Amino acid sequence: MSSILDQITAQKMPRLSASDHVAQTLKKAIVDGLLPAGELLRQDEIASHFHVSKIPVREALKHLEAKGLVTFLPNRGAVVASLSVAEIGEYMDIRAMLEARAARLSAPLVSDETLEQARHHLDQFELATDAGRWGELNWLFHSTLYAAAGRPILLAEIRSLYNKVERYVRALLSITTELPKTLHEHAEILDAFARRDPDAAAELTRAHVLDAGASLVHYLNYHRSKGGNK
Amino acid sequence: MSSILDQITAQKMPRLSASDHVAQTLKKAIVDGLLPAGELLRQDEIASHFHVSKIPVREALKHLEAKGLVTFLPNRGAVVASLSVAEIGEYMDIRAMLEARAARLSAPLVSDETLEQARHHLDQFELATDAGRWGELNWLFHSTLYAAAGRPILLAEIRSLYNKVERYVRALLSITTELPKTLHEHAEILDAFARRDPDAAAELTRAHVLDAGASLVHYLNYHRSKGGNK
DNA sequence: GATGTTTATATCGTATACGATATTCGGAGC
DNA sequence: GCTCCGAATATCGTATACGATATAAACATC
Repeated sequence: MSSILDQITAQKMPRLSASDHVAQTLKKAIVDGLLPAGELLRQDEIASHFHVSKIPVREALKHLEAKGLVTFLPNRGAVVASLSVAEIGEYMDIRAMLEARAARLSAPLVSDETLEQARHHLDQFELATDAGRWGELNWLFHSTLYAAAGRPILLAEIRSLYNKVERYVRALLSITTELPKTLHEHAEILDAFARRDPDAAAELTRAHVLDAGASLVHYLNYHRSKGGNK
Repeated sequence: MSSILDQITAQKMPRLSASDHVAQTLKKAIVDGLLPAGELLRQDEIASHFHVSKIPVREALKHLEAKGLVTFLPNRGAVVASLSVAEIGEYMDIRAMLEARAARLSAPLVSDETLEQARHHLDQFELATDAGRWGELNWLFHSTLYAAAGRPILLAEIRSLYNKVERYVRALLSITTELPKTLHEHAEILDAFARRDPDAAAELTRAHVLDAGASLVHYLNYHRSKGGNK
């Protein structure tokens, strides 16, 4: 007896488990940099914030631990994961490889609609003013271009790497004057995709990511001498 | 007042939490292929097996879910993750990239001691007869060679990829006659490292992994027509 | 006999409760 | 005043308990 009511109430109600809801929200807060690295994540506090018990909170934290966003200190609880400069450099190096691969596979296959969509994300990117929006649009731009490769696992791995370094990238973007260079590189990448040129798309993408990584490492090496950030 | 007793009782007693112990053990069972893909992991059953409650079991499962070894079905519990042939192919493709990179960085830096150690693992590999030992020695051989790169994150990412596809690789090795080819490729790789040749080490390693991936995809495409393994 | 519906059972997902460990604070000794 | 030690407190990690959901079984209906 499926009535209209059923259709309304049942429209996509997967009823996310409490554990998954907490995990998603915490993940976003960490990736966005709202929770600083090293911050102690007190379970009771988080639990009462979400109006749940500690059990789903701990499950969420264990999930994020495996994803590399949280670190458990034995009998002392969980903290937001800290990355050393060397580790950030390694992640950016891997990102460069994977994104170059995705670009190479995708470039010959992109549709005109996809290009238009990517161009739209770029326009929005130029108009944006805060780091959070930049990060979001940056991901939309690149992932839109990679989609045509038809490689969901590769895309997921790239996204996982993004999640780990995103908060550091954002800190860099909002402080330094990396924007003009970024905009120029984005335009070049889009152009290579428009020409359906795999070599150019791959190499420009690789250089783009490696460049960001080098800037990041340089900046952090200079600014971390004082702060005890690992 | 550190006495001899302290040294004995305290020698590396980090007192692994119940959750971590369960996670480690389950992870090994899944990677080794002891638990078939799709197998339902009943929480009460696992809990009583480890003489703990469901709480640490669920935390362990959430951890393994984030690592890609377990999949949660809403309100139906956890199952051992299944990979489609396409997904396995993608993982092998990424492995090839990352391992080639590790080989390139490491080859010019390996010590004679490292080479001797790798050669020893190869000898043991030839003597081994079961898939479990092969997998172990295969990892030891390659990871030994990669260590000189000084890239712990890259190595960890490679290991993570190993964990996801290892059970499928083992199934292949124990059934087909891939051994001779594998042994030959291993010898060539070791030789390239002995010459400290980055290009050869990288390319041979890439081909070695891509080859294994292609064999795996070919074999599974043929043999999965019948079995409903996703 | 096949199909749909109700009841029983098993398993999941989470709240509560509690011992174990770490941290903080106050006082004793020097 | 500083260091060391012990009690009080806070937080973690896990066992127990229980409502919610899905699966299986029994039954009714056609």
